[in-house]
Amino acid sequence: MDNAAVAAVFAEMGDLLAIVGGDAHRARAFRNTARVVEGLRAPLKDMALLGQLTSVPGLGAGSIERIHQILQTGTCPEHQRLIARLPRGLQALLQVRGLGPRHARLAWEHLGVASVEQLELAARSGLLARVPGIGPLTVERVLRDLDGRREAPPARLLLSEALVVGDAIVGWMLDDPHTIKAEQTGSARRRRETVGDLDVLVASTKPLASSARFTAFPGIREVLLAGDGRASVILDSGVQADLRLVSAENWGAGQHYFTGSKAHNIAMRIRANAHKLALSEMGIWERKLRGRGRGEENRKIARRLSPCTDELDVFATLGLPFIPPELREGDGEIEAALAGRLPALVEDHDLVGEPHLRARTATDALSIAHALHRQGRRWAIWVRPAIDVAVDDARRRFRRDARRIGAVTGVRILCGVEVAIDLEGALVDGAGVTLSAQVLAAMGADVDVVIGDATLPDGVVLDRISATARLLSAIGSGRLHGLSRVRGRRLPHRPAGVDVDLRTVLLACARQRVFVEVSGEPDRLDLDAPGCRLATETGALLALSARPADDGLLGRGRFALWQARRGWVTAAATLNALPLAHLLAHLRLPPPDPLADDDEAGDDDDNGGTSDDDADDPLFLPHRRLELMTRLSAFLRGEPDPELQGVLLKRGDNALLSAFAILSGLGDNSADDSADDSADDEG
DNA sequence: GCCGTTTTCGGCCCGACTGTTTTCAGTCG
Repeated sequence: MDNAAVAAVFAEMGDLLAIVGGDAHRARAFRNTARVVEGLRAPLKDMALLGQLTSVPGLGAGSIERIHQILQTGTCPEHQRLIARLPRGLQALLQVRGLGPRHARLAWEHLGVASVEQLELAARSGLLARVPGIGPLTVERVLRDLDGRREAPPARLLLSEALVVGDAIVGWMLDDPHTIKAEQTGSARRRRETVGDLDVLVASTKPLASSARFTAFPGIREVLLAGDGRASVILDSGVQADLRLVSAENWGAGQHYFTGSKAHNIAMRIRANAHKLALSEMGIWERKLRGRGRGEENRKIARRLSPCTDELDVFATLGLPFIPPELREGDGEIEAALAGRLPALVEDHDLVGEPHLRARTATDALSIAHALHRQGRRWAIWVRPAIDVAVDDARRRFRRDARRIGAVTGVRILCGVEVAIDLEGALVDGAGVTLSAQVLAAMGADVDVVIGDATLPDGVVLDRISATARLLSAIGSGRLHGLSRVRGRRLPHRPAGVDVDLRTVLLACARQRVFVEVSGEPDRLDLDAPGCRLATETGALLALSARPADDGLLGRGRFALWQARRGWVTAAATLNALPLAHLLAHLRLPPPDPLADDDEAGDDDDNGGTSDDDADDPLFLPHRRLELMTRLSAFLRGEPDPELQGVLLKRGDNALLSAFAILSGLGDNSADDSADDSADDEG
């Protein structure tokens, strides 16, 4: 049994106990245990064997004993007792919105309802509404939820999608005169890779009017509730959106509360509690009364320590440093903050390189390199498929283009080649042909970086051991510098991806100095955040990759960055943060040599990119060649040069393209490396 | 069942909204 299966047993015990009406605290403790077990980063059976479970916060003697029983038999006596008392299908009723454990028990006791199908039957027949304690409005709500599921099953949005919709709602609220501030919070602010609900926080001068404004957002299927403190709606897409209203004075408290996660909030409130304080979205108050729903009463007699206008106030009042939203998962971040062990998370300004620039043509690579330069990147690995650079000539052109783009943009371009990995772990080209040692050696001599793409062919399933052995074999070949798409995940439907022994794979990567890519593609984000955290523990370097490509989505870099931050990654664990000299050393390449580019240029047997037509313009006279190169470079970097621009426009309608064509010596009409290869190649 | 700035007992996060049990409990985030 794996961790998830053990967690499921505890979750079921918690649900069934709640339905039975047992001790609510005990039920919550079981659910909490399920959450703790699910969040463990090592296999439970290993930890049990090594006696490591006693040191896990949240696991007591009772849970540990049950874990041993469940690992051996798949169940435990308490679990057996509960499923003997209640039909197991009852647990599924809790998934119905508006139906909690109490109503589930009533439906079962009075009508024998034990499944969602039976619940629907009871609701439609009118029987459910006659159960004491269940009214017609509850029945209506249950039916609405069931109908809604049929129309559009509950969807999880990709983070990229959630940010777009969230921005639209925030914009809609900011257009309202009563809005002082508005921001998307919740799991989108924590940069979770997928988002279930959209959460928007608004500071308002007139809460009820703001609530009405929110429920008038275009594209709402259903309004669940609308008060002066909050409102909830279901969008046409089936996604729920929640509005939370606070005063401007309580902005920071509201921001902290509504960013979550739930587990983090509970841990923070328990900490407040220990200091005789009550933390909520109303700020931090002295705690005078105990019991459920006493907050308002409490606030009448208690003293407010801080309204928490800024989120920092929340942490400071509880004696904590600021905890970045990406870390707020209730996964040890508060303990780490208290111990001063909070990691200095990698930031955008730490990143000086882009490890995976994808472009088929030099023109595309050039424009991407410019954009990277504007983002502060000083090196990039231009990665091309093995099949594109299979022949020697192609690799020479590749290298030459890379050097020229580097000279023009100020971004050092390393030549990378991407190879696939077959089922046995051998390196193959895109067509599945094994790359012989000879070919790999020739390739290795010509390109700087070889990256193995771990993606499995569609439909192929490997067991954990085979999948791990496959990657270890590829890493052990000594030919790889990097490994990408380790898990082959696809979001939102296959978040787990291939089952591999990630710790072993990452340890091998650390030993062989193979960096591991974190892809910024919003539907991959491979490695996942726990994988990133494991990488920092094993010492494997992570390459945060925007994979800027023909579709030009440089912004994807932030997705990789966020993912790494969620994995507690520091700049020290990041390949992108290495200055060029350190990167070259890491890759065992010679140090940067500024003269190398000139030598290379001299080898070219062309005329410096000028054509016969150029003789018409004095700029193209041989003695002005250096000046021309300098001005072209500056122009390509974005500096205005009207005279040069006029000359360039005489050669074609795209001045930038012409400038690059001259600089790279590719001729008049095209910088596309496929068009002019024969004419241009090495004279 | 877990835990300790309340430490081997006694408490367990907080507040809003809603529905139905006319004073509070259930559900949710």
